[in-house]
Amino acid sequence: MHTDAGLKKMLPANIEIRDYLAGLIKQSRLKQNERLPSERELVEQFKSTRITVRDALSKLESEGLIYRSNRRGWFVSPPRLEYDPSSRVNFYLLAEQQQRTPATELISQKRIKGPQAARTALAVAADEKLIELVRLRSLDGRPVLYEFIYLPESRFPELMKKDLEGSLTTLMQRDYNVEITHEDNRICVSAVYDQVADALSHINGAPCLEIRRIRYEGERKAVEFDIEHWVHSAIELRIPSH
Amino acid sequence: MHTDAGLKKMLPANIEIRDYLAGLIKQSRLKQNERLPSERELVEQFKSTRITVRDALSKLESEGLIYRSNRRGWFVSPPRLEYDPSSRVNFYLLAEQQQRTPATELISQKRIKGPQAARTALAVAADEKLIELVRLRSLDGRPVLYEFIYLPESRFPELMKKDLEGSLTTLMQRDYNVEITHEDNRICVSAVYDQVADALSHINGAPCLEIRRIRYEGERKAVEFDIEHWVHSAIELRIPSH
DNA sequence: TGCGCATTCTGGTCTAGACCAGAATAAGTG
DNA sequence: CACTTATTCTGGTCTAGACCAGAATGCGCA
Repeated sequence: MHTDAGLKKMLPANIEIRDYLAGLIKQSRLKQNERLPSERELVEQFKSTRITVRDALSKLESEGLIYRSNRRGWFVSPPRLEYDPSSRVNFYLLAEQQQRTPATELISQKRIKGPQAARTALAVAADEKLIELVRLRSLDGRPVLYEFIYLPESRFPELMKKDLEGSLTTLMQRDYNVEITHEDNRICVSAVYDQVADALSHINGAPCLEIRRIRYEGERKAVEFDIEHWVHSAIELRIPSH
Repeated sequence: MHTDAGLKKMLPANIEIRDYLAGLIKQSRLKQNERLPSERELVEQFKSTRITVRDALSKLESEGLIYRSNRRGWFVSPPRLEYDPSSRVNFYLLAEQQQRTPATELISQKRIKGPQAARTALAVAADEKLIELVRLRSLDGRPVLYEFIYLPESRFPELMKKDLEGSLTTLMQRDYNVEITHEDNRICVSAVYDQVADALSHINGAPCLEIRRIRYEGERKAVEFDIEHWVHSAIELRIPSH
């Protein structure tokens, strides 16, 4: 970067690049889901280096203004999906209420022992197996959520034969007569790795919003344990309280 | 990094370094709030470069396993504070319930017009001023929360003469007879800049957990608007629902 | 002993390249 | 035209340094 001879407070180059791109986005000179100039073009434009350019981009990513698609480029984030985890509105309805096109892909379904966290949450017997569902959910073609769902097999016989790409809540209610009475959500910022990162088109170690949830029918009977990994720029949680 | 001659799947160097440090932390070979080896020591140890080492460190930071203290080093994160924004438990009590030592510093207090978001949320008249409080809150000496609080001046006369480092909820209740009936929380992952980043000992653009909150007395009367910037590794939200 | 100053150490920022793997596209082929 | 293949373009990872500013520390002096 050129020196400013002290006219203005000298900003680090990565901040100047960030501010420039943030400006383009705020003025809608770059529209939602539009690709940003490539890193090498930005290097050229700012007479800088890829390290510095990528620094700026990763700041914008942290803010949620842009997102990456692995080896394809950087894109302007559309508005966040507003999501109230305590409401019983399912993903499809939620997306459509906000004029978005939802999609779900069932990645895998297994009968397994499952992770200790799930077994503890569901308070299953030592020999009981869990059903694990892994699903990838998208908005307007962009993957935004990778989720692991654990269910006690005993409560949901024949589950694996059913359609598992739609609303689980509906299915549980209709076919198993489950009425969720309350749930416990834990929310934190975490990071994605390996198959989760790949599926979300992120790099290993990219930050995400993680939601762990236990759903109960009746006072103490846990029937579902979820771990959700959200592309953080895709979501804003809304928690009303009374 | 040495090559593995295909014996195991070859991991990128930054992931190997991450895994090594994550291992030390999980085995408690590095204890909470302990400083990690300096970046240059890690470069030495892994025969790598600072770029790669910092890549690994920033992944660990995203996960919340470590946090940084500006130009002092990287430290192992203590357990996250469990925080239920809908409960009326104040920061002091919350911290002490979890065996942590809380502290609050009042950064500034002003009568100002305030940002548009605050004015809209509080639905104040065009000529009315807001009181802005800026506070930094710490746990065990580590800054974890930088918050902006906006209050309509008309509802809280003489507020600026009071002690503003303690629980605002208590003060509002005691001195102004405010009874909060409900609130609206919005939670997203964002980034910190400038004075917020400085105060939290972070770099510009580091990710944070952002909570925006409107508090109401009575059905529609908003009396408080907050923006909280949490060091993300310091907090886990807990949202029970009924 | 206590204070101020110089030194050392830390992360923060940056340069100027390199090679790789996967995605997208253009070109060639049947 | 449809399909395959080669090329180009993208970000992902990495090397080997550099200089800077702020934090911590050690030392000398009062």
